[in-house]
Amino acid sequence: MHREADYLRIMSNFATKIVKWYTQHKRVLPWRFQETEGVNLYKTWLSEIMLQQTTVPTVINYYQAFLVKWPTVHHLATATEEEVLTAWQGLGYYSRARNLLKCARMVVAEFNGRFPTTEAQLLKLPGIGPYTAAAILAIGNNTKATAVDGNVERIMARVHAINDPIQTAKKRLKELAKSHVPHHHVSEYTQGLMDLGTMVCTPQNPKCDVCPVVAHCQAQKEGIENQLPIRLTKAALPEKFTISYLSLQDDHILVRRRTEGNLLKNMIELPSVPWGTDPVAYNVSHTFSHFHIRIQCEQTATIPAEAINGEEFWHPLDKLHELPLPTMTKKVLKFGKIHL
DNA sequence: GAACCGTGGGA
DNA sequence: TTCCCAAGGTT
Repeated sequence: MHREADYLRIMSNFATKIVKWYTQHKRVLPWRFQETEGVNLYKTWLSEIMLQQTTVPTVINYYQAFLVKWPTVHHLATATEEEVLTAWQGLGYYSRARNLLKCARMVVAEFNGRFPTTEAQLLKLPGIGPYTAAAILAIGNNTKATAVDGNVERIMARVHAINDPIQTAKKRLKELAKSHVPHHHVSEYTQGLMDLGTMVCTPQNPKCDVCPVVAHCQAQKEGIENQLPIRLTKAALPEKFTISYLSLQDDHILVRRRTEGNLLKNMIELPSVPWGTDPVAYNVSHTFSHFHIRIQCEQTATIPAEAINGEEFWHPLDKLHELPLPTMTKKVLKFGKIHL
């Protein structure tokens, strides 16, 4: 009986096919190093933070702009949160930007500007969780680690025909992912899985006809690849309502910083009444991760007291671009025909 | 463990 | 328009 040996050979084949496919179809991305560049965990870290829940096309411009502005972790550590949030505006999930700065300062203060190279140390840094810690080591340092993101979960669920909802199967999916990680070419393998998930093993209508590991895929064998992974359907997003006031005076605009709570924390908005459930006749609409905000934008010189919270300040109209403006605020400004 | 935390693109 | 979803982490 050679069952164990066969198992190892099959697992090895899987990784070998992923690495081969990756090298043949490798996309040029700004955070993918050339052979001559060497290891730069700052760049790997920056790209991985930006790529959390965010697509490659969206990230590319932000990534390059950040590197121009802050070429090293030492440069970034000297930035202000205001500067980092402004550079991050439009990317979303702004706690990433706030943690990015905290992390840069910790790496400089505690590690002399060199990112640690163990998962345990990386996990202690703000904004770095299980996926990112493993990804930094695997992709950036070619260290054997198991980076499990949505792509990897989907690929494992299909290859092994996991019928349980993805939320309840996470532990099993991570074990399966770990069993496939090769001892060599870990970086290429890890990036290859990401690319496979993005370009071939897509959420809908996976392109099994061009998949390098279709021979390993149990879901494809059973013809259920398009039904996996199982996702629980979520309820429709609730609505919240507010009235925002656009007030101009002497080429200045009245704005305010959001200091309460974590939503758009330390970002800029217009003076507004507290967000509630009473519908308004809205002219601007925006969707956050867990609710819609419907905004009635009014252009006025007199703002009701309930729309003022003490964080307001007048700001020059021609310097709005220096403020960290979330998309919600930009939509309201656009409605008021105020261009940045 | 479940809720919170953005945004833009594609179907 | 609406819904889905993407290289997750924190609380």
